[in-house]
Amino acid sequence: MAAEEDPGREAWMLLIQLFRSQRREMAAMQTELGLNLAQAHLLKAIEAPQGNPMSEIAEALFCDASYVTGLVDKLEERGLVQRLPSPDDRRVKLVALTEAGRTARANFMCRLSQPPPFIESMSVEDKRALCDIFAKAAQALQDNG
Amino acid sequence: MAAEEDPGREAWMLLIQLFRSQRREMAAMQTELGLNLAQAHLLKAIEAPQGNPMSEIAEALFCDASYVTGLVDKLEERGLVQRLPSPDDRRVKLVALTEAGRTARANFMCRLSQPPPFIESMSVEDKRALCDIFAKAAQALQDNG
DNA sequence: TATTGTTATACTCTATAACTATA
DNA sequence: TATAGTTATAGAGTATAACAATA
Repeated sequence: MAAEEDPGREAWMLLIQLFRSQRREMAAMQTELGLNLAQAHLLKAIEAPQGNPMSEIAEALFCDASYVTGLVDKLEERGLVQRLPSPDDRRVKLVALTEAGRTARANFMCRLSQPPPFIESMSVEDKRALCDIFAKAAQALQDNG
Repeated sequence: MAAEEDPGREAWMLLIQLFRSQRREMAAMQTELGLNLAQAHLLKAIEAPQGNPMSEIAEALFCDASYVTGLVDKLEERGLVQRLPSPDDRRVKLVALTEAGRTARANFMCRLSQPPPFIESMSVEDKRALCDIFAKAAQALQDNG
């Protein structure tokens, strides 16, 4: 089936293209924040006040645990997170936000969520529709693992 | 303004997350095809039968011309494209599909456009809505440069 | 023996700067 | 002098494999 006949295929192809068109702006923003997307996502993924295990974070980030080590190293150097021992299992390390991290996170998220022109210029109805559809999809993703 | 109050911001954050969730599958697909996203996009960007200039392709791919050199090198080695001299300007090289390239492109596009589960599992109404909204956005992108 | 996190390492994607040929 | 494409190179993002500590 050709992409033009299947709305799922066509939507996916368009999405890839739209996303790709933002590569440079995304890179510039990451430089500006001194934070790459993975690190931003990591900050967002820390939900428990006492911190989350590295392995849990790797899963939330859809990446390998070995990569998380490096990400946490850099965030720890900047004083945004800290590694804490888990009371339950001495192998596990919990990654928790510091006070500075909590403050910084809000600012990062504000900058990061600034939508690119291809979204910004949509009608508010389209933005809402997009938002609803994506929210459902993200929920399904979380439910199905 | 927080992301939860602005559908544009929220849609963008969800989109980043959904896209990110497909990183591994996308990588696997690229390995399977022996083609990265940039190369696939390049193949798609060749529209004129006599080929398109490298600089034009770089623009279509949102990347630097120096990177296009390498992409074309690899595609040429595989016999999918060829560099042709431009009749107008001896500095310019036109990148054209070979016969094999034309055949291969259709197959690549078929595989590439296979939507990920987060799209596949949507209702057909949502897929159509997504498709319409993205098509408008892509059109605007093309119009505004 | 299995699992958590780390280290060492290597590979891919991509840009920047310097260069060649042509305009 | 300016432009199209190439080369050399460097940096970022990420995975794999081997390892140490703990379970």
